[in-house]
Amino acid sequence: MSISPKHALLEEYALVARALSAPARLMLLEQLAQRERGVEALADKTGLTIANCSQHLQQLRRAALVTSRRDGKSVIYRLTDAKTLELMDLLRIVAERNLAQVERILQGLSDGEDAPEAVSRSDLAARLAEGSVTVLDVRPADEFAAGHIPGAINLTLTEIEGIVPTLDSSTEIVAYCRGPYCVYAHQAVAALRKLGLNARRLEGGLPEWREDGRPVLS
Amino acid sequence: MSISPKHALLEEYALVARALSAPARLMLLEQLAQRERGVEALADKTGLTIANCSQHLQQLRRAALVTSRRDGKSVIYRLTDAKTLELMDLLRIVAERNLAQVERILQGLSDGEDAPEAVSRSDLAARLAEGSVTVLDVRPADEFAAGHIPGAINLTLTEIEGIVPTLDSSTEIVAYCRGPYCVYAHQAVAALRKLGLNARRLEGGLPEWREDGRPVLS
DNA sequence: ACATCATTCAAGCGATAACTTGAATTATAG
DNA sequence: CTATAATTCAAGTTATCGCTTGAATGATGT
Repeated sequence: MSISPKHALLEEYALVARALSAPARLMLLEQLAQRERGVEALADKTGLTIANCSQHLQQLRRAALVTSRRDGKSVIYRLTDAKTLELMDLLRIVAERNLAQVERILQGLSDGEDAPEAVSRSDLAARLAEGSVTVLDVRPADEFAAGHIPGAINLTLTEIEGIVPTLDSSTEIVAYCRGPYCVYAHQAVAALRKLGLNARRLEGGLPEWREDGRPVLS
Repeated sequence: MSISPKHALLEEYALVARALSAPARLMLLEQLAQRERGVEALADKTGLTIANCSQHLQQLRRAALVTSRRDGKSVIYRLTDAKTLELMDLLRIVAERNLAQVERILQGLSDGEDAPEAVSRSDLAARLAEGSVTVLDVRPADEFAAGHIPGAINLTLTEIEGIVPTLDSSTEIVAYCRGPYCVYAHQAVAALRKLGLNARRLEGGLPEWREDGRPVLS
């Protein structure tokens, strides 16, 4: 028996929490929730230097939140399993349930106007089946190409204004992005509503949609 | 709109994770999962100095994992809601699913022998109803007095050997303690099995039992 | 076997966190 | 209103974390 088993156990639990306690690592996990990637691609996407990115990834691996394998010259990282995603989600839920600060930040995105309720994934699936909705994918083109909700239109935030006149203003728009950590969809909905369109946000993002076992086109 | 809403949001999520990233604060949360308490009682139970304890509690409050109220001269802290408990549980599940380290620590407790599966709460409830089980509460007497599973016997680890001869060796023993962070039940089961008794551990602890809406006697 | 290139290691710096000690608050109780 | 007692704040020390820079590793593929 070790000197203090109780303390050693707590230390292990704390290690997992500490791995989630840096914004840079949450960004990396958000990227990895989209799809597995190599170190350089992750560094690119997050704006971290390669060495720094590698160190963060090793901390995530030490906490067993991600795993790695070699593919040719690159080391590919990915989330260990769905539990990692669950943990990220619960972290977000607790933060949003509890912190007035978070609400103020999200409020700021929509310029003080209250954001409407998010659309649930089952609702969106039903309305997709009857064709009564336009789906907007507000992610970079490469992530869209790697997989998206069938029928979705891929637009960056800056392209939105240009496309608005071509949209049927009576059909509701549902926007989604990378997931709950991502603010693109929030911003898109705010922009569309300011232009007088009926827009709402999908609950979660593509990783959650995929995790539900719903169809993904690539 | 703030300078970088995305980064600000991630910072908030990271704050919650950081609050869970120190063993001392996990100890405090484990105590608070038992029942609400004042600063001095918590400092006593965890072995922290009062000032240090107060500072940790304020970090937990900043992350909105706990709330406080004044009662007479004392400030009483308690978990904000069940989500806090859920988050602690998921943290533990991920750590135990993933970290070989954790298994080795728990293995060490039972001196290399594989620990048997934990008993689920619904199983224990059913077997309590038919009286085919002895329930052991391995927590300090004051926590036992504040609430326990009906019919449970309260014993400290050191008292276990003395009581063994009085037990019916054909009836299975189920031991529980504060919860998944707590190793008392693990140690009790290991000790009992070494003495040749048929003992297993309850899944989770009293907080989880109570959260299930099952009867608690005090 | 060797050259290549992505990744990882190592050292250094500035910033932040944990813990201790001692003083300042703050709400109650007399 | 003042005294009291619990809690919180503040300052100082040590340790750890995040990031940068530059060198080392190690598997691949020629």
